[in-house]
Amino acid sequence: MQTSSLKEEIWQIVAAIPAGSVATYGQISHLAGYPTYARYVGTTLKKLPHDTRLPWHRVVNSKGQLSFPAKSQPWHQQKSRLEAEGIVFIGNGFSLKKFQWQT
DNA sequence: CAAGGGGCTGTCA
DNA sequence: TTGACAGCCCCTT
Repeated sequence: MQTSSLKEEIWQIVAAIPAGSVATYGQISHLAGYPTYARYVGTTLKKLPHDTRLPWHRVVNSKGQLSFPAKSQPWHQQKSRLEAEGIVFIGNGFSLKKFQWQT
């Protein structure tokens, strides 16, 4: 079935990420069928409303780290949420290979 | 109507 | 191994 917009596709994929796991922008964009939309994924999540229920904090870059500058407010927030789900951080990042969402 | 930016990625040296 | 550059598409001003 067809969605109203590409961003809705992204929302559904992000919402499908299980707790305790994380996914990369490229992975999400690839699952959506557009491997080159990785950048649009981040930009779209950025524009999400403050009351969104999407687990945007489970989305990280391909380096297994947060896209925000370390020590930044959103950086700590995302880190805290991931840790609450069982993600173990090491320095500025974590073991992406162990926590990355496996389909 | 037109131009620029954005929570990125992959390849080359 | 790490550092740097260009390209992808949609949304906002």
